Amino acid sequence: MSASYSGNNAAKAGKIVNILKARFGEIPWWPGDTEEVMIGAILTQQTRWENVEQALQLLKERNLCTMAALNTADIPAIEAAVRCTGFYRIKTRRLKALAAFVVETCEGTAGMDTLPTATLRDGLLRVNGIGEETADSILCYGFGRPSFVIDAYTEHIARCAGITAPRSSLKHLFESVLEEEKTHVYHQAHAHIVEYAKRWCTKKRCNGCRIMALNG
DNA sequence: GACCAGGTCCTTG
DNA sequence: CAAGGACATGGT
Repeated sequence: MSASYSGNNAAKAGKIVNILKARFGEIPWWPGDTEEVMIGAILTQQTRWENVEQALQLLKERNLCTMAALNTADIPAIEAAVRCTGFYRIKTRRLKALAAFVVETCEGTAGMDTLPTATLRDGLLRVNGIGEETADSILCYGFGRPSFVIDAYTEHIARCAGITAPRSSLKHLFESVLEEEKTHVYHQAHAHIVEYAKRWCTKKRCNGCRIMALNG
């Protein structure tokens, strides 16, 4: 059986995707409109999602859950709402930077919608505080673009599966095995990986390599 | 009390 | 370029 998953990296990536899809089926993942996803993408950096939900709720209650509002809001008001997500000072600065980019540079999310994915991605990456994972999360879940999200879990699972490619090429690798332009497939594939890794791969004990032994 | 959470930036060697 | 530190609250 080992021969069945000793092939090249793309074959292994494809197997991960198919096995986890068979195991989890359809699972809900990252709800919210475009602007809420953008905000959540920054707040979830190095933080549990449950804490992000609390902050999003506070932001909504205080009418701060839009780019326009964040762009003009007082720093302390934003900090108070996002404190429960940790790193609240730097995250407030990042939210401000993103809001300025959206409102001033793009003239709102409607303007961003018209940009090609590559252009939009480059723009997001230029915002201080937005790296590859945050940018791809925004593109994939906020704008419905097929831009696969590579996070620490994905890299970990890839290693467990024997994929030898460096992290920098994992995005391209997974995109090569996913149906083109099918955003929903991208959404679910990432969700499945996170769901599996969160449950079975901790620092203390890891069963990641067992993925490849499951039926897919 | 120690350790970790769906990263990113900045500084050093 | 790789490695190390800073950022900070909340849950186990």
